[in-house]
Amino acid sequence: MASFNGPWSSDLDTFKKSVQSMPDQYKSSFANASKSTLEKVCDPKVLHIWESNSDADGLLQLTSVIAKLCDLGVRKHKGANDGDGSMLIIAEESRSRNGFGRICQLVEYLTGADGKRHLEGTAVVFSKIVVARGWDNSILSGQEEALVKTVKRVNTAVERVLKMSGLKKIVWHHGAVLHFLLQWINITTSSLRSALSAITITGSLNLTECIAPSAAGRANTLPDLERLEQYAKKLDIPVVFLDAPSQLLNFEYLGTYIYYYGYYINTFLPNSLARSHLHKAQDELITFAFRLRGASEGRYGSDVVKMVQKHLDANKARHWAKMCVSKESYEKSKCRAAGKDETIHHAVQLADSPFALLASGAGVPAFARLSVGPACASTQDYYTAAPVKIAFAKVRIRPTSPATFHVLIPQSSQDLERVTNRIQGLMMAVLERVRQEKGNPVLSDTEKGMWDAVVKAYEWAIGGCDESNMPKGVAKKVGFVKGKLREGTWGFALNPPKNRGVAATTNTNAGTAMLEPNRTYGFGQSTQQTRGSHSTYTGTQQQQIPQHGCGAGLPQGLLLSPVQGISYAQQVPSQMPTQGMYAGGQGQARGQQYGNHCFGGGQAAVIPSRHGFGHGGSGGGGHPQSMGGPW
DNA sequence: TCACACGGAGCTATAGAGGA
DNA sequence: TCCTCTATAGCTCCGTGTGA
Repeated sequence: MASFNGPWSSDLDTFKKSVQSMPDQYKSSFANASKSTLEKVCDPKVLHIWESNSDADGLLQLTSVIAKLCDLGVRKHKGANDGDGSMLIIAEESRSRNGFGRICQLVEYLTGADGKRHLEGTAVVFSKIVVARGWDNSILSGQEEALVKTVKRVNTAVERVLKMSGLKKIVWHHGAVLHFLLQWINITTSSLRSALSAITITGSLNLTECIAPSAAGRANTLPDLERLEQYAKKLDIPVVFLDAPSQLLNFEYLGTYIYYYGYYINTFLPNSLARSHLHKAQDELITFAFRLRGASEGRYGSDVVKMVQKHLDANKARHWAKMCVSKESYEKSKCRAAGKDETIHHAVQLADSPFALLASGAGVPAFARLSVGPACASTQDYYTAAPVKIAFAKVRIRPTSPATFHVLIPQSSQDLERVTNRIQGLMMAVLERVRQEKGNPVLSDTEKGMWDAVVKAYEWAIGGCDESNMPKGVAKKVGFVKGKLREGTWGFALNPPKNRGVAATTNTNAGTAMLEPNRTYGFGQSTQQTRGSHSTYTGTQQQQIPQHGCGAGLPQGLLLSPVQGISYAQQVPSQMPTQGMYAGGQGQARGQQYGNHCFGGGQAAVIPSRHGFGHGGSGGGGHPQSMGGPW
């Protein structure tokens, strides 16, 4: 294989251009390096270890892997099956959330297997999927004893899963903070260390505008990165950096990638998990509304808290109202900032689908992992694992071979629209798998009661805002949030108009369907940001929530498996969009190879406009994420 | 023999239900 | 609306069993 060193680049676009203009004699080396690395990080015949922070994007990515490993939707028994694949999930410890418990709940929900506690309760085995307590990535020094204990625990878990599965090699998918991985490589056993065949690092870099760490990756020091390179060189294994913006996964909201996110999140996740995201979103929405009210009246701090306490039903809100009843939330600067476009845009998203990520403003980093792992058979069709040398101190990158580091970038045939469509198609395929076993969401009166309280308090707060005291245009924009509360995905799912549809709350009957909620994502016709498949909601394209998925609108009595459903969609493409489903053969996306079946991925989609949100909504790609400083 | 894993017991915090 | 009670989850401790 010919070795080469390309020119240095200071951003990803320049890097891509230098790759495209690479001399012919080096192209095969470059392609071979990429192919070999992608084969390793997607190898289904090795044990994949996933470090996860248990946020919603991470849980959904894990769901996509579990769906493949356990053949959800088409397996014989809803529970442990002999043919299930193995994997190990290392739950990042955190003071603010019970990540271990959250991941255990997800795996139990999806697999249907009874969890058996081991290692003094720090590891739980669900058939062949094991969840182990990991390390708190906010602790980067000290606590040596606890660190060694965690490494030993992970060693034991890995050894047992390898023994149970008969697998020999490991691919370690790590998060943004390298500390624990480096410690593990350093002090684990030599047999486990030599079992490593590849490493991926997710969300550590943000290469789009300059070669810089992401917000989360700033915890890594230059020596950390150099150590990682040294270790990988010694072990002769590739390290692949995965980050969402580099893969053109630029949108901050899961609603961009998951059709009817506010509805189907309740199928993807058990109620106990979805709740925490719902609570956070409701808390943020109320805070937003009362900040505006406070700014409008020139009242701040505990004055505003009193207003919240008076107008938000305490019985419905006592379990989630935290930020909105804290006087620190209503400092003058914070209240005035509520009128900014990006803040209102965030509120629009929450009002439509009130299931906030636990880490705000970080985008969906875990979705960068959707292109690696055992569920990804077609990664090589869309991505390149570019072999690179990264000069972290000089913030430069260049193509090189042989290389230890790689960055996963879309091939030149891919653009924002195609990538977005493909992820939508993939998530729709995963949803179908889960939905086959779990059915449609069953929403209770508790959710409805909480939402009614949110809507009532919001409407009181906004209704009393004096427009003359607000910046020009803010009142109109805020009106879109109000519209979403009642007519967005969530409001619609809880309270469908009685004369147009059937409530989703209790309905599991496959013979009924709801109409399309208001799906405008912006401030109006000229500034819409769209999500999913529809660029605008004109009121003329009445669509139905795919409450019954592929079966909705199909001949009565015809129950489809996911595969059959997609086949049907491909045969009758003109019908599927009206059912709110993605249609094979339509739109830009090619079928996503998933679970041994080629799903017709992608919708007849108009993707969210990068510039569709005034001077840029944070979720619309118009707000570039902070690039951070150089190392 | 020793280290480690397992499983049960008990404590604490929290959520939810029900009654005053 | 507030208070109390109950159930549950999470966690730690400790006795017992097992394998190197």
